[in-house]
Amino acid sequence: MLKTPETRTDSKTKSKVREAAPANRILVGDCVSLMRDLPAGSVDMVFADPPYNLQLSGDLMRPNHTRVDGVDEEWDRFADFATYDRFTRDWLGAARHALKDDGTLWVIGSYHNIFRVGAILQDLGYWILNDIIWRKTNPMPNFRGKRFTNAHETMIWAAKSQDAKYFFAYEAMKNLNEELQMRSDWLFPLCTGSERLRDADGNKAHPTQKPEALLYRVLSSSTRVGDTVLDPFFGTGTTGAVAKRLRRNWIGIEREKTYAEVALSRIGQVEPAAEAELLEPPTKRSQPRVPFGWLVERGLLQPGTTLYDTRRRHSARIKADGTLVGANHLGEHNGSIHKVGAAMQGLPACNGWTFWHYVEGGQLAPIDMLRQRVIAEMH
Amino acid sequence: MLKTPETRTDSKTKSKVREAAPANRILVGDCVSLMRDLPAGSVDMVFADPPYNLQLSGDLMRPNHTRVDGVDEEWDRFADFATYDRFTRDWLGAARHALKDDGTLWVIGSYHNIFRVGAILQDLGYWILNDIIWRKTNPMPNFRGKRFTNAHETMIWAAKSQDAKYFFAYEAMKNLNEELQMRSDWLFPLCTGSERLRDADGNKAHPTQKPEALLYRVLSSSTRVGDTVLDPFFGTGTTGAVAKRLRRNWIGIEREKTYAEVALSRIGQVEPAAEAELLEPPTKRSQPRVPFGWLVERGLLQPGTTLYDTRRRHSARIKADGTLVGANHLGEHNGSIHKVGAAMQGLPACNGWTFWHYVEGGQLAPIDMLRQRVIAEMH
DNA sequence: CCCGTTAATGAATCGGCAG
DNA sequence: ACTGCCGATTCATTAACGG
Repeated sequence: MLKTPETRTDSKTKSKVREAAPANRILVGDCVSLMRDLPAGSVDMVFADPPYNLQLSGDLMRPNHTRVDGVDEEWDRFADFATYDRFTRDWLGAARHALKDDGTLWVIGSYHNIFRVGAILQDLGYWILNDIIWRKTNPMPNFRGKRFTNAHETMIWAAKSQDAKYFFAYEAMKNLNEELQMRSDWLFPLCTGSERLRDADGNKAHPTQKPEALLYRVLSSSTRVGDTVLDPFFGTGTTGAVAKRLRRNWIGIEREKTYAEVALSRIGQVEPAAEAELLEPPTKRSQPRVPFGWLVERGLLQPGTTLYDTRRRHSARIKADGTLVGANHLGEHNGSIHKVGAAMQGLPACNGWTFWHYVEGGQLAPIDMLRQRVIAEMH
Repeated sequence: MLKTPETRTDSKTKSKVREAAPANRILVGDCVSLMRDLPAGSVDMVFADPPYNLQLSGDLMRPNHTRVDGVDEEWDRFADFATYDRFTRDWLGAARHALKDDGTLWVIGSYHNIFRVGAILQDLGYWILNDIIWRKTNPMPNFRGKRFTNAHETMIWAAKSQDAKYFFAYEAMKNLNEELQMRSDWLFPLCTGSERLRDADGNKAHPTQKPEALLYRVLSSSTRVGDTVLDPFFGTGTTGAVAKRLRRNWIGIEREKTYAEVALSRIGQVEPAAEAELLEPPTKRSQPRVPFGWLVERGLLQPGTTLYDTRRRHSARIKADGTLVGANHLGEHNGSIHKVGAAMQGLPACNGWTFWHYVEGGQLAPIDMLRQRVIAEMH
């Protein structure tokens, strides 16, 4: 086991008492057995960049590299895919063991292997959340002019099961995209230039090093500060480097000791980003719940005050218990800000916080402004 | 069997003497048995848009409480993955029978089904040439904010075997793309507006009608004038309409008679293009949009870095999600580079790209310089 | 007829918590 | 496990409407 300088074994303080995974380490060896040795349900996310179909790289071809003719060919082909499928089932199963029930899995691949990976992970019970396209700004051209330029790779993002409560940093993703929802197609350049790790002779340290920007978006979309990320095909440690930068814990598994050594030295040079609060913008959903009645209790709104919608088409009065009463052609409506807002509009539901407004200096202001004031006082 | 006005049974003049498929017809019925009944090796290309097996459960409501009109047809319901896989193996096998040895297969799908389709077609001996991403300019948003906006669909383009001599219109594709090799990611809008077929009540004639532009590129990339294209899930006949326009022969198979009737009438109105017009003029590329967050992801700016205006009267710090945080006498401001720039100056609006500067070698440089660098990478 | 505003809609696997 | 309620959530485009 290789250790980083800043080795930590922070016992995570989550609700369930579980054994923590050994964080910020590289484990050298076979990822299937090493993942099975990790405590069950101990990591928040798995990012995997598995080898492509070995049939293509020749590893699964016959030793003499001959191709079989005729009837035998189909069997041979089946055998190759079957071997790759078995390998895929094994590591996806082991990852499932290490992954928390509410954790998520990312896998990246190309058309050579991604269809097999996707089908198998569905068979194992993973629930696909998105497939994400990494569009390359600078792909390798198709030199022979026989196909379209293969200008993308595919990632699958999946939860452990259909009803898992996975984490998605919706607001952070939206902020990264200038207030528009982040889409399933991402544009990044290949890993080249100074980011690309090379040995003393100038040769690539690893043939398929991924760009850090890609991992930056993956990790910030689906993990929180302090979470643990497991990468079973660690290579030269892009996942670990970005995890450290974003103040996530990481576990890398790598079979080749040479890669692991490069990765360890690389990660040692990474500086974690500025203060944690810069990394974790408060999401609306994680804010404390403030019932409307609290505003009345605190005197921010008086019983008897009239509330309006933005166009003053609807109005309702505040009762002392924090409910509203309003009337339209359908009759009188009593209840929560949400229920009355919905009833007045004839809709099945309504967010009363943004629908109802109070009058301040002749202007209408949403009652949500008052809630924000209360939330600010709670810190 | 439904017949078009211009019914033809041109005996194809290819090298091998083979029975020709009955072209420019819609066959109503089960595609598996009908494809098996076609002469073996009689079609040049298969384009298939099979059911996606969406597995939708309850209703999805938009934020304004209207209901999303999703796919709820009987033909998209399968008991489980095994049933869907059996169905997929059956139709892919039958298509293989009808397809010429040097013909190619196209299948379109989403993450719900495309991994299973891809794995099965590999198992059957098809050889994947490309996976093609249809990027949608106007996808439906993710209304609940729980995932990335699903903004693309995937097509697989495959030859019948590894050593097949398939056809690829390399030059035509390059011409369509301003003299650059055509890439594997294609950008098209959804089929809406006047192109979308509707019944007398204004309802969609088919829930999943594909845009003609998509088929235009598919057909011109991998068929020649006079070739025969088979679509086993014909629906309302987009494949037939574009094939006729491009002077290709077509065979449609459709189970629902209603769809077939709509398709036949639609195709009857199509005028074949003049020989000279068979290639569309290059489409103009629009200037790419680069959100500020991309600079942070790509490491051009670090979280925690301070930005200034030209005179250093204002400053703000970068957060990991690409927003800024700054403070003045009015309080703290959070948000996009534009929003915070405006708030710091007390102005209604501000172009953050030119307002904010970063420090490089003691000098201030506008962040727009970094954006230009990213745009340059995108061509 | 033009312009500004409002409404409609697209292959969608789209809660969470208290009680 | 089930029920009920709180309350969070949308982009690009076209068509319809209103003045």
